[in-house]
Amino acid sequence: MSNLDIPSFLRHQPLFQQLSPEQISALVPHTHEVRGLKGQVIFQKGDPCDGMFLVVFGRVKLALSSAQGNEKVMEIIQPGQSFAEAVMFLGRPCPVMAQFLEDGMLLKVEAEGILQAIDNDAAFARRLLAGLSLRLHGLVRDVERYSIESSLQRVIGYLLQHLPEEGCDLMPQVSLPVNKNLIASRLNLTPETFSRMLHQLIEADLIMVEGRDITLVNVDKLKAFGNRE
Amino acid sequence: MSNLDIPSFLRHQPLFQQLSPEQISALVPHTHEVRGLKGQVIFQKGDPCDGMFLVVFGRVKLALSSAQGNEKVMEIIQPGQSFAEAVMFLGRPCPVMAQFLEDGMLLKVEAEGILQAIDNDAAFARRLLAGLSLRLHGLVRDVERYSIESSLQRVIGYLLQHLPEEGCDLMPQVSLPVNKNLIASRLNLTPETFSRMLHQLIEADLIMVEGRDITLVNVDKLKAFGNRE
DNA sequence: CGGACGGTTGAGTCTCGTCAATAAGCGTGG
DNA sequence: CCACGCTTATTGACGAGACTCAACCGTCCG
Repeated sequence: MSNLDIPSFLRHQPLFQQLSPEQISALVPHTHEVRGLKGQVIFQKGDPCDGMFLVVFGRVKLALSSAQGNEKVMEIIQPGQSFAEAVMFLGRPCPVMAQFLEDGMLLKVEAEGILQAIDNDAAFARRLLAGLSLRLHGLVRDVERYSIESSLQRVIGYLLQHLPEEGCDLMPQVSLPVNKNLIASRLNLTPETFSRMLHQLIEADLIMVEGRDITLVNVDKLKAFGNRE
Repeated sequence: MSNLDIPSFLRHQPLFQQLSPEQISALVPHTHEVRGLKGQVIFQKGDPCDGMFLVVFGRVKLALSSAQGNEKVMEIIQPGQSFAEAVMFLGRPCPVMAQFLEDGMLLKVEAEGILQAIDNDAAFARRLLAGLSLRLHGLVRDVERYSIESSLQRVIGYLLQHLPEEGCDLMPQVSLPVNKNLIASRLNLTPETFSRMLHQLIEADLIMVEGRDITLVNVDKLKAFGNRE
């Protein structure tokens, strides 16, 4: 199990990459590795949380769970992304739980280090603000989805949002990053409904599905399909 | 129509109150009044937006609208609160629309002024970050409500969240800040469903309703009611 | 008075979740 | 190699929760 070069990892994060070497060094004492196995819980809903996390490798899910025990995935965090910044600033209990989806490793940067970096570098503060703003927009989008879109529209929306870069590709393909149960939960659907919606799109000749690979046969028709069906 | 003393208003906002007089003065040239009548739209979903807004008086709603034309209230902004900070940092189109609920007045602070204040005062940046974090938590809470709570639970949750300060009051009263249609939309319910849920709580002797004033007869039972019914 | 608005109530409908059965994929171990 | 258990995915039958549509009522206001 190799040790990570923390300064060089931090330097390559979008959030930190414009900090001076001294500022990075100042961050290091507030940073430590967190390793975990698949399924391991990083923090529970309600836990206090005094730092933010950067994913080095492995994926992490953020989820809510209801009193009835069922669970809803809020976000799937990929390597290179971060989470829990907002909790850190408030010193409040976490509103969600975080769990490793596979064996992985995180860096935890304690609030003190971040606050210090804010004081030393206004540009850092701006990036942090931009990052939070982006997350906020994502949540607004989620609220929009859950409140005014049908399940079919949510599935279509997901597919369109996860198109590969070159938008003008003729028959673009989307690969689900995790299993369908998780995607369904992320879209606030049961696995059954998700399966049925995909099937509906298949029957309309709009997509083709092979395991986790979904080919969009006709992007324009797909965009239009949700609106009147 | 009296003119507002902008510096003194800014100084009394939580966000700005710890800025020095010089910093406040620096903000003033980037600030201007926005007055509007009831129903007037401040910005539409999709509009560019290069500043944040402070509500001086009058209330404002933030809402989404679907392709089918129906509209969903995301937030009701009271005097003293602010909105659109997050859009400002991203320079993206607004994800929601904003509209006066009654005749009112806002202050718009342009992005440039805010960015400048961030550069001059790290504590300001921190407050801004805390403000955004708070909003983020609110949205997480909303997602939770919309995705795993039933309509009855959402109504109960709303009532409990809007209790007056003294928590130990025997029969606390909640006054709806706006009409029931808007509250229903905020809770992602139709007015009909909202009415029915209230009625259900009345029949269970948990609340009493008189117009917009709702008396919580038994807070503890109310908390428990959503879970098994 | 007439109309607009806000709110309530009833009847019918539909979307989506629940429950159950089945199948396919996969690693393990005999 | 196959049997097995486990997870993942699909499909069908059914039911419940919430929306839609419509009628109705009270109040406010011109």
